Amino acid sequence: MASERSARQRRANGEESRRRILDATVEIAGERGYEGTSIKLVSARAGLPASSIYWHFKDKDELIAAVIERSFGAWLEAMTLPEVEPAAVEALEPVELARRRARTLAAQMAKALLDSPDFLRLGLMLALERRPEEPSARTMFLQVRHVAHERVVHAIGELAPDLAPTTARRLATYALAAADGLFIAHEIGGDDVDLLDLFDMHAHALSDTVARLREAQ
Amino acid sequence: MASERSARQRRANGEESRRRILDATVEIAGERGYEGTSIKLVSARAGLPASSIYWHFKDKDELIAAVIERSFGAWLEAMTLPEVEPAAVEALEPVELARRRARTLAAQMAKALLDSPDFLRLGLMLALERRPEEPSARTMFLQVRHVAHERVVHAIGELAPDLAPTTARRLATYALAAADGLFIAHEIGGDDVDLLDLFDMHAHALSDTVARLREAQ
DNA sequence: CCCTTGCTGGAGTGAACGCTACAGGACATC
DNA sequence: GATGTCCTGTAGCGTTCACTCCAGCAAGGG
Repeated sequence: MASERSARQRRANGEESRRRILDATVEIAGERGYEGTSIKLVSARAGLPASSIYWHFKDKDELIAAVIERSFGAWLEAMTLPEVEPAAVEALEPVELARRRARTLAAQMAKALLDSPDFLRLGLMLALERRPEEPSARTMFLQVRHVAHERVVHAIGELAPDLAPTTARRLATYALAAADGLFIAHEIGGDDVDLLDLFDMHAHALSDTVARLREAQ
Repeated sequence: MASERSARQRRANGEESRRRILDATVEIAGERGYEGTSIKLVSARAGLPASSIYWHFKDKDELIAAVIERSFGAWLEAMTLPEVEPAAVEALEPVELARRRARTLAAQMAKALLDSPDFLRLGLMLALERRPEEPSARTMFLQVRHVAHERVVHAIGELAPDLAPTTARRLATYALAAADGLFIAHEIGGDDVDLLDLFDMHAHALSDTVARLREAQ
């Protein structure tokens, strides 16, 4: 490129800087975890000095918590059961319709994970850590996860209303946990692991499990 | 306690010290990840000076890799399909027998995880990290995981010999990934999450999936 | 035109980091 | 009891860490 990004920005721009810092942080923290995220690295990738980071955020703890907070909404949105066209409702048996909706939801989640894996990668690293003084980012991620769990419980209640509430909760725990595992498998295996295929298999497995649990009760 | 652990050990004892260092490291690294594991912390928990650590291990990288290496065997052992009493072989249909064996294997894995969670917790943290210079511990864990994956493929081949090889591989990936996820769910949720129950549900889900895949092909 | 506000730039703090150097104690072998 | 090996204990190396201080600059409002 001939035109260097002109000299320096011509006016102080806090909002833009804050965004750049958070972008840099989510990348680095998603690659190296909490301890591995150094202010110097973030500052270098954001193209801003350390003092700017400390102007926007109280300390490292708050910085990483802010990263989780920012992705909160987008992440939960992917966990919402999508509506279905009325034609399908009429054409299919309820059980078959539920399976189809579960598969759609699974595909939606898989795509969200492929799209921005940094958030969950960081979240899971934080969740696995057990240091004496818990980082606020970990607390925050666990809260997000709790809300996600409630959402899955709700989705199961909608797709399989005849399931006992405690059974639905167990199934939701299983569903969410397996999704985490599939994500990790894809992180490890790269493109050798077909995340969409695995999530589809997962949706089927859950539907099969509902059928089995239904018979059992 | 009146009797202080007497003064200091009376003879140099390398093997014992090495074990103490590795014990301390697996605990700390399992709690705080790679970067969070400082030599000073390990030295304090092992009750030995830093120089002893560096006498036994070349550097931090080798130390953490040694932790993974030591747990290698025990971990793979838990992933071995247990034999089954001949009486059961005769009494049950093949499909029902396969389900029972899968449940036994799942219970065995769940118990191994409850028994010593540090290894997998550390391994998963390492696996999620993506720093430019990969720690040898990560490479080593991925190798262990690869062997584990092969074992699951083999177990599926034994329990469901009619499944196409590629299908068996996909299923093995799914099985192992979900197991990781369930472990994490238990790490997060503590005793609110019944790991044995979830693994049993997983064994059923896999058996159901085999049935479905069998029909599909 | 000055003054406040919002943000950047650079220099630097003490503490913690991984790691090393080296003297010396405990034991085995002779 | 001398000698060599194994391991411990102390001190400290250079580097990086999170974080601070403060001068200075571009806008907006008076």
